[in-house]
Amino acid sequence: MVVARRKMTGKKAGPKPGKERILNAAERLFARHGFYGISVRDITEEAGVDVALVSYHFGGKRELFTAVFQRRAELLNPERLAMLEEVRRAALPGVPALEDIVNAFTYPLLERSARGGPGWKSYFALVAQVNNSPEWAPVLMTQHFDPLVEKFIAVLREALPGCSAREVYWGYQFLTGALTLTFAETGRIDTLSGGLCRSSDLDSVHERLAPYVAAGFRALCARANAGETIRAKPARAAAQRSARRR
Amino acid sequence: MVVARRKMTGKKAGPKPGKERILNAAERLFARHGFYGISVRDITEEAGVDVALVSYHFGGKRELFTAVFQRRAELLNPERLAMLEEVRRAALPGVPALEDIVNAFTYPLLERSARGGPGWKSYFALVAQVNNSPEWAPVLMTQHFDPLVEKFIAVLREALPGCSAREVYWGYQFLTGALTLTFAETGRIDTLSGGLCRSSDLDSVHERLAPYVAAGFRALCARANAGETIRAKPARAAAQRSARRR
DNA sequence: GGAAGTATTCAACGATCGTTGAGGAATAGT
DNA sequence: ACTATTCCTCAACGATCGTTGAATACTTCC
Repeated sequence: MVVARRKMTGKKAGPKPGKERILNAAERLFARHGFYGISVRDITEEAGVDVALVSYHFGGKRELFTAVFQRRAELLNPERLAMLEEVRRAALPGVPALEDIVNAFTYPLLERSARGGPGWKSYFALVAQVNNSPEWAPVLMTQHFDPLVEKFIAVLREALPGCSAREVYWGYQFLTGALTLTFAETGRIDTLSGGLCRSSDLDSVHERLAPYVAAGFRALCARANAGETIRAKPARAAAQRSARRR
Repeated sequence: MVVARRKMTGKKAGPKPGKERILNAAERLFARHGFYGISVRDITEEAGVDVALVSYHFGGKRELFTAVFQRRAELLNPERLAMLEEVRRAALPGVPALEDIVNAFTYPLLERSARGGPGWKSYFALVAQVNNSPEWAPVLMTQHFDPLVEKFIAVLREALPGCSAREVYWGYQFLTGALTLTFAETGRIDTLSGGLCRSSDLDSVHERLAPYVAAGFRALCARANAGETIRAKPARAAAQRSARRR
């Protein structure tokens, strides 16, 4: 009997080795229900392998989770870095436009989530949940994405001369928030807009996110610089009135 | 012996009735570790009450979760709606500024998260996780916040005459993403900025979010209207340049 | 002060959790 | 052909999960 390398156990089987099948199943299920919302049996059943294989291949459930998270991060970050460098080089001897920097940050992600297959889509939904989790973000996001983010922020600062670092960091935080909610694809904007917008329409997001964020950055810098020259309003006033024209 | 209304069982006890103690404990723990990451025993131990009280008061763990979610939503939304109406009325016979609309949307939330006590802080961290969860957002967010959001979007459309509804919806999505990531307070911007910015500094967010988002809205409308009159390539150029790589 | 109703305790249920160890099957090296 | 190694199956462990029913304590009402 040389007919099949893998023994058929009645469950759905595939050509890939068990380790990768587990990673794919875990990716899909963790993205939907989170780390604690999925059992290792859920994963191994979907993957069509035995329960014990999770401990064998990864050491445990927690290690599987981090393996899922870093698998595609390692593929992603070199490309994003290369795109940043290219944008930077193309603008020499000047500095790149804000839109192009933001685009280099978001495009490799949006493109893969849109057309990279269901695995990539699940992955970014997982990143969205991790990024908004006080439990996981400080470990996973910081570890796998912060080195890259620092490089992007450095270039953003070049493109925003005379703008304080604080404004750039806050502007980046707003960018990440908008981006990760997009990745979550909860379908909320679909019902809200009555079908006019679709969460899965990442091309629409790609067209709009860069101009939106770039304009936001410029507004932050303008506000900060204006408040620096004329120290009229202590910025507390805006909270209290909150009404009336600008 | 009339010394104490509540029988002391050795655990930490408080003056409040058990139902509210459970809600507060659940709020804090769910916000940190999510629905599945916390057991009812974790909650009742922190609350200092018996395990069975969760089923008795709420019917089950799931119902407790939704009760936690909607408790403060009911307090929040009337105030936000009132603030929206006030902004609208103060601008008559014109339309309110974008900054003021965004402020009415975010201020009641940011203010309570900053100075409303630890309960409110936990609550918004919970909302942040729910909003980015494909499992929970379609049920909880839609149910408790969408009626209010529709009213805000209607006013936003008034303040953006000549802007298509699609642009307003996408702009709102980016706003919500930035806002919810702020509520998560994962501390990521703290380490990223080397302590220059702090996740817990919601006053800084409050100063910056409205100008950022308002500028983003205007950029979206300008882009859409420009693309309508001259069907040129400006938004495509960035994507095309990106596609050349790989 | 007794009855009614609400709030809480206690012990325990079956189900599911993540992990483990012993062993079988396929593969590669020599 | 024998051995070593890798990959996987099977059965089972103790722990923890959410929930429940019966019994107890407290409050309220008459």
